[in-house]
Amino acid sequence: MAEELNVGLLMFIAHRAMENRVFAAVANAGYGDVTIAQARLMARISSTGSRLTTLAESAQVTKQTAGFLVDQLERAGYVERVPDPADGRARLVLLTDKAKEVLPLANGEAAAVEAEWEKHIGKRRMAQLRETLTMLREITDPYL
Amino acid sequence: MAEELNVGLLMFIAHRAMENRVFAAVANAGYGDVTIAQARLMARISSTGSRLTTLAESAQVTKQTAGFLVDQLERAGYVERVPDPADGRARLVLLTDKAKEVLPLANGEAAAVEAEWEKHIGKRRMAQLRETLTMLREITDPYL
DNA sequence: TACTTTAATCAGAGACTCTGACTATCTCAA
DNA sequence: TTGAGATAGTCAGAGTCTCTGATTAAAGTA
Repeated sequence: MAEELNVGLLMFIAHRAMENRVFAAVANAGYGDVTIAQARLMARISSTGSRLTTLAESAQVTKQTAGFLVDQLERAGYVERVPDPADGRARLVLLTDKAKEVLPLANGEAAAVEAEWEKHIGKRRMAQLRETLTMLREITDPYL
Repeated sequence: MAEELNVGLLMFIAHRAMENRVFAAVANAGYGDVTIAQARLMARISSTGSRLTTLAESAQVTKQTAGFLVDQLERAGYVERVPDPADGRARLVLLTDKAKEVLPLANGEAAAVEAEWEKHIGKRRMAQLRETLTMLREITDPYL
């Protein structure tokens, strides 16, 4: 069944496999209360704290959605909100120690998956893939 | 901000951009009643008809979810269900003429996006990208 | 100071997905 | 041929994610 899927779809397949693996590893390590949507947002929180609006923009969701997800992350102990000293309207979302345990774990699994991929396609192709995807990001990432 | 995102995340960014473009083109052409989830499923329906279970498996959702989406596609006139002559339990989901108008349109926009990408990264990199992603599919697509 | 913009929240609704339970039909082995 | 188990699909209920619209509070600006 060697159909000619478009490149976007092929990316979807690989990305989903990666996400499932990382999600499973995180859940398996005892952090089973984080959902994929929450994790996607959490991954974008800066180590020095992020505003909700920034988070929403970079994750490409509305600020209401971002607020909803941060509420849950806060309740689960992964983030906390503090007043933004630079702006009385804003609050900074900060990662807690608990989050700082999970994130390396998730990154580690992602690296492991990448290593498996590299084993399958070879070092050269993997390097080209990363280079090409980074170039594509320049024209496909509305945030950066 | 040249962070080192993992390859899975980079794919997510590009894929989402592609999906948004295709979705917008379809909506713009007057087919604004199809959602992304419905479209993802519809794209997997074989021209000779597909069973719900097959569809669910290939889209990686439960058969209940697939059934829910097919219900909506049926109500909107994009698919119809007929008895499967080969199995009394099963029904075949068939694309209607309306669906056969939309799908080329969606594929056309996807091709247009790919052409833009190729213009940005070059013909050689585009060919390599497709080749590499196809190889990755071998180990990341649980369906095929 | 008055007007406009921005950050965040509240309220309500719709869409997507899942688990569990069930019926009808098919397959296969005794 | 018949009975047990597997498979295709549906119904019911719940949780999660996402959106639009309206509101409040604080900044920025003329």
